[in-house]
Amino acid sequence: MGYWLKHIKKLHANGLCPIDICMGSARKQQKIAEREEGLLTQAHELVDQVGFAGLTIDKLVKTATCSKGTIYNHFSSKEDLISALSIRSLNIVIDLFDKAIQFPGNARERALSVIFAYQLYSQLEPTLFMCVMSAKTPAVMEKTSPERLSIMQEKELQLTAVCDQLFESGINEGSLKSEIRTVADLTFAMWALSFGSNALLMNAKAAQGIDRLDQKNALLSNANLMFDGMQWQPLAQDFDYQKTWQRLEVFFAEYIELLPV
Amino acid sequence: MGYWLKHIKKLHANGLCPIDICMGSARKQQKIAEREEGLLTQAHELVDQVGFAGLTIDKLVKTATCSKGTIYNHFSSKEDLISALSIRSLNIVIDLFDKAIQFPGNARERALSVIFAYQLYSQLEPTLFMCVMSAKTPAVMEKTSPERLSIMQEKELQLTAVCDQLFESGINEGSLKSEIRTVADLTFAMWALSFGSNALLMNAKAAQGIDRLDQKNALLSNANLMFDGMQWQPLAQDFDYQKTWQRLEVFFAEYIELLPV
DNA sequence: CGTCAATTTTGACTAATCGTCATTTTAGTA
DNA sequence: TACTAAAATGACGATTAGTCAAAATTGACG
Repeated sequence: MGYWLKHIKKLHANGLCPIDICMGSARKQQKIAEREEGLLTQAHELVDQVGFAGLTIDKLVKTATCSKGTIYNHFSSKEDLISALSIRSLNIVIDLFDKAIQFPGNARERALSVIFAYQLYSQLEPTLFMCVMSAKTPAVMEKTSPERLSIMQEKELQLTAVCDQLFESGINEGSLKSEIRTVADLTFAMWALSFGSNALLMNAKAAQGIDRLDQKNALLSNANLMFDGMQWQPLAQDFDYQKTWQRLEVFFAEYIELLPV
Repeated sequence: MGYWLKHIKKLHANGLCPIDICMGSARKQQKIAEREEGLLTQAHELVDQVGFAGLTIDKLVKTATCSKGTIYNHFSSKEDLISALSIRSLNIVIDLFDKAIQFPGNARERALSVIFAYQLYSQLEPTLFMCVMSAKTPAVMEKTSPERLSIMQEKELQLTAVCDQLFESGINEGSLKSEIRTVADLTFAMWALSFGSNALLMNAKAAQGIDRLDQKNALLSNANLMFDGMQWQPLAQDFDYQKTWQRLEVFFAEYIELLPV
């Protein structure tokens, strides 16, 4: 692999602008970074067209303006490409979370906002959501480059940090007791519930097995169960979180408009 | 594909004995069914040896006593084989759940028993657990035969039925109110939490990212949060579920012995 | 501006793997 | 034993992943 690519691709996946690092070949690096973005976009479109099973590097080469060898300069394998898409996916979630925590309301409402954002993302970008599911699969992980694996881990840390922050603000606010469980435990619970709910919903949608569920409110319902279990004030019986959920639809209106009908 | 195989493999995957259906070629069918079991076992071992990414049909042929064509009579693709392993996996879970609901205790304790069993299984059979994760992945689903897909769906229904039953017995027992949420909603919440927790734990173990968590008690902790949120009596503050968790280790002792140290 | 070394791109090539199917073998039946 | 339906075989064609020697590009420097 080329000298610069080794560095650039990691920098870029992190969202850094390589120009800052070395002025010498700034333009070249920029071009390379842009190409990687383009390749990822094309790969995304390709998956939408032919499915994950139908994704091949040769097909990607056909749509791309560069050659196969160059693609392999960016991604060490097909699975590495999936992981790169997963990282792009995580970046989107991070952006959404950044917006979510700015929702005006008490700490528990802001936590709900994050859960709302996560569901929103899973519906806005089903393919990318599937990418992060796939990237958690051993067959993909085993063939993902170590650099990308560690980037993914770092991104996930960023996401859990947001949750940590929420619970801490709940504790500071006085609405949440910190005696029984650590913040890390609470974050794990919230994360597991969100991930599990969205994964199952996504899958159930494909299998037509969720007639028994009110999908739109499943996440709100689950979140209320969990936060009530944490004794996070105000409890669902004392507060209209349904209304919060509706306010969230307004708060995220610009994204909701993009949802497929 | 051979005439009988078409029927047999579905019957067998369902756990039915083909002998019941037609006496004519009973022995032949039995042999075919046994071979499928053998192939699955060998595939499982192969994955343990070379990883999911290294699993190939050719390697399976080498360890098997039959030819490639015969393997393709059983499994329409490599992905179909993964799904077949996933079904085997689900059968194990079903057996464990059958035992779990016999745990002596109140309804909430029995629900805890099911969650315990699920975690036990994810630790006892990490490879098979990964199979069901992989089988939920689009790349695998897209290449799985429709017959097997519907079997998987059916198996999952069986599992949710166990949860439904638990919540209903809680309602009958009087420890759980049924006004706010349907049993289906509660089952979904419990299922999402269990699946999400185990999936994340499994992944985190690989990524060494759970130093911040007491892994052994994470599931108990999460379950308590959720069941408390359901107002399922007795609440965690009024009952020593830690003790129940320990009793469960005794109840499942024969399986726990098998856990890797 | 031309030269040169360092870097990147290219796509033909190899190796590996999937999945098929014409042929052979087996099992059951009369 | 002869006959037939079903199943097993493995050589084969097709597809795909991933490589690498050679060509092209870049940018630095005299």
